[in-house]
Amino acid sequence: MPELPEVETSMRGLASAIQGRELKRVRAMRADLRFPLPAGFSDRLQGRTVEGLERRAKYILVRLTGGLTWLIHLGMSGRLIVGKGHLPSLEKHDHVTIETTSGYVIYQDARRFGFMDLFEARAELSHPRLKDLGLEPLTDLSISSLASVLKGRSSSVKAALLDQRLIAGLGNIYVSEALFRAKVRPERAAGMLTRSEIKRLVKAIPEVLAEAIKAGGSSLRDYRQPSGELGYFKASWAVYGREGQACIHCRKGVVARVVQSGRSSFYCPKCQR
DNA sequence: AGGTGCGCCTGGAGGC
DNA sequence: TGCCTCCAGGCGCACC
Repeated sequence: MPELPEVETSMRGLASAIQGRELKRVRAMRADLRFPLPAGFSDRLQGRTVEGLERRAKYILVRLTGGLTWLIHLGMSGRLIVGKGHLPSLEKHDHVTIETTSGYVIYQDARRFGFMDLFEARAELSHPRLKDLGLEPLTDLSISSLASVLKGRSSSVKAALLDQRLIAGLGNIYVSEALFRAKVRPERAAGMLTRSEIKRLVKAIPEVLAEAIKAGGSSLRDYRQPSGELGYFKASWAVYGREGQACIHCRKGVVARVVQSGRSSFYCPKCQR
């Protein structure tokens, strides 16, 4: 599911439920998600207080007392659900539950591509999931930083923007949307973009992400904000999922779909060159 | 260094 | 109603 805007929205919702609170009771309904949960998962979380929450790329980092960090990745269908009062009866794909003195959090994940880990502060820089992450799109993007990661790449700009080692947080939807705004075709070679195209991407990427965050993300199938509310940015998609429809910008082009490494890219052949 | 395809899972949509 | 195939927001890996 979730790309940067959905992860950011999920992180904020999670923060509203657990920031500054003690994790009174933690339960895992199964021993694994995509990967096994770390040894002693529930016991290590239980009794700790949440000092802060951060998002890095598509990861949520929950900072806990005692120097422990709880890392959450939502995979394709992972959802955080928060509520006040007592934990409700669980549904089929509810895998992890957290209770505080005032409410609860449920981690639900039908496809179970999500995963969680726990690590101590000294292990953060070498954490296998974090150490190779690239530019943070909302804070690290500049013409020079983007130009530098794209430089010399013969792969498509679509593949490059999806490559979390170069720029971390974009997924299939927002890459298509950002390329549309920047008027760049997804098949273009990443290293051959002009300076003005890079400049347009540097503007388009944070812009589309910020708008999506403001709308609470994009609900396609599984995604909801932790409050249960949908994410409304889907209504603002210009090209994603609109194959065959007239381009909303030029009104003449017909949105095309190409498959790159098995994944769909959508673009307007008239607007994007 | 690039690409492609597959597997990990489940469920929804659409065809018959 | 059911069965079948295809597709899906991610990501790691084997292989060319």
